[in-house]
Amino acid sequence: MPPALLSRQEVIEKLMLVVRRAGYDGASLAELSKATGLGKSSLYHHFPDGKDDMVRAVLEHLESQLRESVFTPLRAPGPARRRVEAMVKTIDDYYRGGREACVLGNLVLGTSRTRFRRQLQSIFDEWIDALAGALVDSGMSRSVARARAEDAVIRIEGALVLAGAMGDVSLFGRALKQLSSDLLASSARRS
Amino acid sequence: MPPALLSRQEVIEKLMLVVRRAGYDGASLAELSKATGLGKSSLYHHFPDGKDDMVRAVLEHLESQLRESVFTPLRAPGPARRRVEAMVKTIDDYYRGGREACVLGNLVLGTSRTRFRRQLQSIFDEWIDALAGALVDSGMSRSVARARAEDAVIRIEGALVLAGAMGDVSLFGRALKQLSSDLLASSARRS
DNA sequence: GTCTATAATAGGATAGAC
DNA sequence: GTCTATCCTATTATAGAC
Repeated sequence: MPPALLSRQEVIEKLMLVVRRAGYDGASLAELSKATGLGKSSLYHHFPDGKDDMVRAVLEHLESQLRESVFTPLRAPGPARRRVEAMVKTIDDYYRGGREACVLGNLVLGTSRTRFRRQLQSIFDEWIDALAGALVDSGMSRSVARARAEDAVIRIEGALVLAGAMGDVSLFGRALKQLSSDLLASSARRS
Repeated sequence: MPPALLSRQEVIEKLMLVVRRAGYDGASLAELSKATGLGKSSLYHHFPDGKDDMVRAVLEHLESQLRESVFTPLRAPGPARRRVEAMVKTIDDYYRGGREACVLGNLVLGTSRTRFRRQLQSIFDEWIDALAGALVDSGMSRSVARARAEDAVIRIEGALVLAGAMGDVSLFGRALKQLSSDLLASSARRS
């Protein structure tokens, strides 16, 4: 889309907005077309396999976005506590305090459950791994860190589901706050 | 569907199986028809508003199922620990150790995000309320109990998303085990 | 209450001009 | 690279016979 229009990245970001709201099954070509400002034929020019290609591109884009804004900062030097808090803040912003649904969650549900598994696995794996690394840096054993990291991602996804179901914004904020404190809690048991 | 066929409840249970696998957007009338053994016209006879009516019925049915197998047992007399453990067991069975998706989660995602909000709210509210009640019985303050109950439901939904994404059955079992122990942990902080 | 048949529409996908 | 036009199939929904 070179002349005077959106760059590929910009197109993919528009596609992502639709996917995160409607999921794979609910995202129609008509809507994807409207969101990007490209005709259906143009979309097929860039994504020959149709919706599947588009969603794959969305996931690739999301992965590099997350790598830049979440995974890499989690692995950077500095106090582990600050890294974890930065992650929570980034997540809160990205999902606008729970008002927006999760691209990943939306692709796990519905008929696309297994269709993008490789990419979904890879993203969740890297997320858990990066977070566990930060927790290890804070002095935790590798196994505790891993369990807590997994639990954290679970709670983020779950909180997005519940916040969406309840239409309750405060719930997401509360869950993230709790998460933040639990993640770095000394060692015994969390409230 | 009286003569020699499925009862209304049985029909609704068949519908629920489709909805829990495909969600609202991914569940076609053709598939719902096949799953119930009823022609499309028959489905419209029983559910004049089409898919919306069917899903509403599914949620009503699920609510009374949950009331019977989860909420009421949570409120029954007896040791709180046993009640909570029974809930976890029931959930584990229902989702076949994380192999099955969640009806509720599936209806929160996709384009049906707000369409069934009242019913979804009501179910989640009652769940959290019943669980918090059991925790209060175990000696917790009302506010701690409420927070833990909310967190528990969040973790169950999140674990179902992650288990689905990863195709990893062990993850769900681990999450439930952790949940079970965290829910009733003394008072300080959880591992 | 169930079926067959059919309508009406939306969805995914392609051809070919520019 | 984009568009208009078109095709085909799936999908929702209804009519009317039994």
